[in-house]
Amino acid sequence: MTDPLDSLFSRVLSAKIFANREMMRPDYIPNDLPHREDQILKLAEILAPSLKGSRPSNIFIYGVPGTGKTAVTKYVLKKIEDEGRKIGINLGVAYINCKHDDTNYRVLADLCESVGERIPFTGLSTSEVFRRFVNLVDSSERMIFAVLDEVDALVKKTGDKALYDLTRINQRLSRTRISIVGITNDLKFMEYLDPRVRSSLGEEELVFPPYDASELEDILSRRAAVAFNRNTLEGSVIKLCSALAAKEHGDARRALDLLRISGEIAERNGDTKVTEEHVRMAQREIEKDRVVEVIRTMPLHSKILILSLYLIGKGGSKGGSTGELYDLYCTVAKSMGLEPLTQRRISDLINELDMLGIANAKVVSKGRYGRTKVVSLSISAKNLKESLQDDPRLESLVKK
DNA sequence: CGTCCACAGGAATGACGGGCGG
DNA sequence: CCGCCCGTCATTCCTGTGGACG
Repeated sequence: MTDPLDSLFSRVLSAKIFANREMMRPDYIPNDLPHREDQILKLAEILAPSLKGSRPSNIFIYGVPGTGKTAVTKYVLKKIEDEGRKIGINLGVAYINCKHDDTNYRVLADLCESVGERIPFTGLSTSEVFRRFVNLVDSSERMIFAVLDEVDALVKKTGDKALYDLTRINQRLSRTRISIVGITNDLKFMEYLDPRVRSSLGEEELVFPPYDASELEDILSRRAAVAFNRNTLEGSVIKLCSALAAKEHGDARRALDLLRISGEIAERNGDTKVTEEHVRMAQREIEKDRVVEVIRTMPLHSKILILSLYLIGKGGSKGGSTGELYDLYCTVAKSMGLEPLTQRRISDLINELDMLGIANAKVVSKGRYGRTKVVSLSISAKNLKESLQDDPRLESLVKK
């Protein structure tokens, strides 16, 4: 009768925090995007010629994460697609997330898929896929928008060849027109590009400024008004979420996540109102999930490296140089009966950890005592242990 | 002001497994 | 089933360099 699960279920069932949880999810595209009216209008203006059958300019969209770039693009393209259908124009939209598909090959494969052709996800040469795509697309008359989200990831990894090919693709097509919409978080991204690509890709540019705290607050309260039940949010909760997210470069996605998870925590606890305390718990939870998830999926040697990093930090405090770290890593690896990786490889792994925000690496020159990288852990020991503990190969080491 | 440490990080190359066409 | 090409991980070899010391 007093089964803890029963009481959990009944608490969850009777919880009345959310009216519509779906609307708080990060991939939900709302019908109104407050404070982005200018961008919507501008984007629509640029893309609208497609409705008259001519090719719109390629366009480049900048803005830090969570400024509504993806949402606005999807929203506008959907409207255009609808309109095109109404007046009988064949419009297609290929949305590609280059962070997820970060090789030339996968981008092309995705493009093919978006026009209805399955491509084996490996096995063919890249140029063969390109050739197939051209033939396929040109088989009927249409207009295609290729949306390359987070395109900086693609270019940093594989160079701008794919982009170059894409910008030239119209010359090889006789019936179909392709227009490229590039989206990036990296404001300096254009500098990496070949000038030819730069000029054809950046025919038009659109900048998404970050939201400020009051705009975030407005977005959150509008969304909360439909997603949450009445009187379930304590007065200052939305303000706090917006303030926290505004600190994170005005990231609206972050703000929405924070609010949603706060609601979920409140619901789990059987509380009837979301309080500031819930928000703070949510913030810790987000951080923890991120770290634990990232570390768990890492290869073994990276985990050993993290462990070594932790051990170094425990002794000194402010981290260690590459040399010290590498020595320690070798010791740990050998004690596990593993052949250590080369210093060169470890150097790459350190950079990877730095990028993921798990470690801080800074190049420091110590004069004639050499130049090195000082590396330190930037996550809490508690989260780290939790992440490493479920690896059976490391379990016993972590305990110490 | 030149030297020289202790690495950073680029280039080339190889091992390996997946998945295709034939 | 084979040979081929791919992406990924790793090694080897290498050149480059900021700045305290002398």
